[in-house]
Amino acid sequence: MVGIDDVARQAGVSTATVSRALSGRGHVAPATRERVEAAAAALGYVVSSSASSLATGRNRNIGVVVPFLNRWFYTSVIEGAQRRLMQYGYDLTLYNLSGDDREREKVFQDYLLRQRVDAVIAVSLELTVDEITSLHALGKPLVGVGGPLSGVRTLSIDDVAVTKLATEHLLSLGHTRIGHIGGDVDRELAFHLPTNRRLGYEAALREAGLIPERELYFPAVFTMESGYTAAKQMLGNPRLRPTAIVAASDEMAIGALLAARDMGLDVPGELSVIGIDDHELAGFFGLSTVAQHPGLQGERAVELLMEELQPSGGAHLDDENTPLPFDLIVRSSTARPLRRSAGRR
Amino acid sequence: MVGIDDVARQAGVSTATVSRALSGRGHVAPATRERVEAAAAALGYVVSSSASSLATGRNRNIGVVVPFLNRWFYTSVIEGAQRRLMQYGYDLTLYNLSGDDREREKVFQDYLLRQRVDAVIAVSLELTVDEITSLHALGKPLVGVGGPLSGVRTLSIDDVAVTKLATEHLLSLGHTRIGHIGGDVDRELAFHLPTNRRLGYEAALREAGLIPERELYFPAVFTMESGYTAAKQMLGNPRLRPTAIVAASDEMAIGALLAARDMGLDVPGELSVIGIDDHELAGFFGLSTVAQHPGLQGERAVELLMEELQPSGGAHLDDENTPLPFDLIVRSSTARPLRRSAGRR
DNA sequence: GTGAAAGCGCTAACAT
DNA sequence: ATGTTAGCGCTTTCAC
Repeated sequence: MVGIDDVARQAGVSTATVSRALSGRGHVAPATRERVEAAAAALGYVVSSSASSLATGRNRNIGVVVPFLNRWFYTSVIEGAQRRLMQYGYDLTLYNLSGDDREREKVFQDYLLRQRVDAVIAVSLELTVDEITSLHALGKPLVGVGGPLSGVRTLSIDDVAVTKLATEHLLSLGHTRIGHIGGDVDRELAFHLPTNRRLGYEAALREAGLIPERELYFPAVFTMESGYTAAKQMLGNPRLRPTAIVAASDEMAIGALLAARDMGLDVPGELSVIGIDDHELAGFFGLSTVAQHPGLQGERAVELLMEELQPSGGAHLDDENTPLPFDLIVRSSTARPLRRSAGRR
Repeated sequence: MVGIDDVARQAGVSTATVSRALSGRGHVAPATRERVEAAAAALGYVVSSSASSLATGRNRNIGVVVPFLNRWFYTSVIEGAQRRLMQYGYDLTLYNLSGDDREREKVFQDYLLRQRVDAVIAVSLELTVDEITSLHALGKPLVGVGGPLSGVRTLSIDDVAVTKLATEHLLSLGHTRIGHIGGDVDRELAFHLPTNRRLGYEAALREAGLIPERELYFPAVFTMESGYTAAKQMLGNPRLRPTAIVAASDEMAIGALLAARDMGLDVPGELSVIGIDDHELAGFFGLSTVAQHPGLQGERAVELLMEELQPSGGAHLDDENTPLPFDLIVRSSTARPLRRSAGRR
C-alpha cells in the first residue's frame, strides 16, 4: 500500500506538507501543491480513511437509519441524502431496522456508537428517549426526517396540512361525501402520521360545514393492496358510497383507483381519488396528489448536518422542526362529481 | 469518550487483555473476561472503529454499489446483504451511481479506494476493465450480483433459462401466439440482460416448433408505464394480437395487465401474461411469474465475501459465476387460451 | 493467561 | 510556507 511518506519522498517534501496539500487545510505554495498532487497521482495514493479518522476524529461518513428499505419514500430520502453527501465527499452508511428488535438495539447500542459516523439521519423513526440520549451522548449531530422528534432537529411536512389541502381540493370541486383511507391508528407508523393525516381531512370537512362520518373512514396499512381492500368496502356499500376519497398515501390511492375500476366505477366521473406523496407511479395512474419531496428532504437533512459539521456561517440552525414544502398536483383522478344528485339541490 | 484504558483500569488489567477479552481473539481466563465485560458495560465502552481499523487493517464494513436505488430489485438485494452483514457485525456503505458519470468515476477512483471497505458488492453493474483493475489492485474481494462479470466472482440467475421457463409455461397451456415485451436492446441495462431474456423466449418457441416473429417482440424500458405502452401496441393490432405475453420483468408485465384491462380484454381468458421477478406487487395483481430472489442474492453475496474475509474452510470459492435458483409461480394471469379458434383445428 | 511496548498511517500543534 | 514530532486508540507481537 502506498502511504503518505511515499508521496512525501517522491515530491521531496514532508508528510505534513503532503497532508496539507491534499486536504486543502493550511497553506501550501502552489508549486509545491502541484508537485505533491502529481506525485500522489503517479503513485495512486489515496488516504487511509481510518488513519485520517483516528487523527482527526472525523470520519466523513454519516449514518442513515431507516425502518424499511423497500418503500419509495425511504429510498427516495436515501437517494437525496446520498447525492448531497457525495458532493461533500462523504460516505453514507446504511442501517435498516426492518429486522427484529434485537437488531434495532444492536444498531443503537453498538453500530452507531463505534465512532464510525460523524452524524446520523433518522428517517421516519420514532426514537425512544434512550436512543436519543445515547445518540446525543455521542456528541454527534442528529437530524430526523419524516416527523417531529422531541429534542431533535427534524424535517417534515405538516401531515395535518397536507391532507387538509387534499380534502379542500375535493371540496372545492363540489364533493360533499368524501371518504378517507388512512393508516391504522392502532399501529401508528411513526409520529402519529396516520392520526395527523386524518385530522387534516376532518378539519377541512368541518371548515366546510360538514361533519366527518365515522363510516367514511377506513383504516389500511399504506400498501396498494390494503388501499384496494379498504376502497372495496367503502365503495361496495351503496348507502355509504362517497363521491371522493382522500387516501393518506399514493399507494393506497392507487389501490383505490384499481378497486373502482374493478367495480366498474368511472374515475373521475363517479369517483374522485386523491393521494399524498407523488409516488413514482402517480403520474402513470393519473393520480391527483399532494407531493412531498422525499429526495429534497434527504438533501436538506444533509445540508443541516453539514452546517453543523463544517459551519459556513451562512445559516442559522435554530428551529427544532423545519416544515417542508408540499404541492397539490392535479391529474386526472379528480373532477367535479357527476350531477347525478342534482335534484337534491 | 471512554477508551480502552479506562476499561483496563476499571477491570484491573492491561489494555491488551481488554482487547483480547472483548474481541475474542487470544486466550483470556473466563473470570478475567467477565470482569472486563462488566467494566466495559458499566462504562459504556464501544471500540473506536477507526483505531481498530488502523491497527488491524480491517474495517468490518463492506461497500455495496448499485446503479439505482428506486427499484425493487436493488433495494431487495441491499436489504438481504444488510441483514446478513449485521449478523457478522459488519456495516454497509452504500454507493449509488444514479448520478452523472463523474460521480461514478469518483466512486471508483476515490471512495472505494479509501480503505474504508473490506470488500465490495457490485449490483447489476457492468464494470469497465479499469474499474475491475483498480478494485483488484486494492486487494479487496469483489463479488458481482445480477450478471456475469469477467474476472469477478458473480451471482446471477440464468436470464436465458428464466424466460425460457416462462415461455414454456405458456406453451404448455396451449398458447402458440406468444408476444414478448423485453428490454430495449439499444440500451442494454447490464449484462445483455434484455438480449438474454429474449433469447430464452425465442429458444422455447423454437423448441416447440414455432418461429419467433419479429412483430411479436416489443422493446420497453423495465417500467410499468413502458410495459403498458408496449402492450397497447401489441394488443391493439388485430392481426397481430397474441394470446399470451412474456414480459422480461414484473413491472412491465403489470403494465401489460393494466393495458389489457383498459382494452376490455379478459385476463387470463383472452390474454395470459407472465413476468419475471416476483415483484412485491405481483401477488396483488395475481401475476404469474418466475421468481428470482434478490434478497437471497444479497445474502449469498455476503456469505461469499465472508468466506474470503474470514475463511472458515467450509466452502470452496472456485466458481466464477454461481447460478441462482428461480421458481415458476403460477397465479391467475395465465391459463389456457379460450377455444375461440377451435374451428381452425 | 497476562503485560509492555511498538506500531498502524495520518494530522495538527509548534517550530522555524 | 514547510518540517518536526507527538499523538489519535487500538491490536499484536514478544516476553514472562
